[in-house]
Amino acid sequence: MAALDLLGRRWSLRILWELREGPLTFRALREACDGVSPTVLNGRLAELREAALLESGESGYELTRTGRELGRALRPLDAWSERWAERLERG
Amino acid sequence: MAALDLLGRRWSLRILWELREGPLTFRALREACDGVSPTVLNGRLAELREAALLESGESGYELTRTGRELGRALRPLDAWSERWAERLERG
DNA sequence: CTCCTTTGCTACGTTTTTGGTAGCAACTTG
DNA sequence: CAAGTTGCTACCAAAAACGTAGCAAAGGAG
Repeated sequence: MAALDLLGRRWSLRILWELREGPLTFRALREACDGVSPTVLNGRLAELREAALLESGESGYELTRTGRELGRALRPLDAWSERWAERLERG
Repeated sequence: MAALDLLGRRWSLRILWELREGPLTFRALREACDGVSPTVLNGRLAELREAALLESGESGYELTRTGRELGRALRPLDAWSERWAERLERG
């Protein structure tokens, strides 16, 4: 339930999503997220860091093992969303 | 990506979650979601209805087929969150 | 060293979203 | 009829997000 609360905040899911393929710097991550305001980005990063989902490493922010596991748990969502998009387009 | 935007709004995931076991009335759904304000709940319901994830039926709000599919896609997240909670507790 | 760039990040004022309470109109029940 | 329940809107206060500017630190180039 706490997970739903954490992930149900704006940009949380998106940030994790953007980091799925590897580390990104603060600024790169910002651009990837449609230019979120640094205030919010920093806030989310703090929360996600506290939740041990990501950490600040050598080459920017990157997912922890737990974070990558979450990414894997989110894969079905990816597949679902594609089917969903198709249906919406057709009406 | 639109999916992340829709689901990354406050209460969206929670609402879908609460409906996973069957229909709930507006007021019951409100209580289930820690007493969200009706303003927000109604807004989310409108969005989710437009996204064809739920609909207002005989015995309250209930998931559509697509909504239930999303619920299934979210199952791994459930399993993950339990492991995650355990780890956080242990430090 | 100085100059320039890039980094992570904070300040701050505006806009948007959410929260909370009250309550209405429609419907059922007795 | 009165009394209860339903979905939902109005209203205002609080919180969150946005957007822009800019700072301090770190690195490289000349």
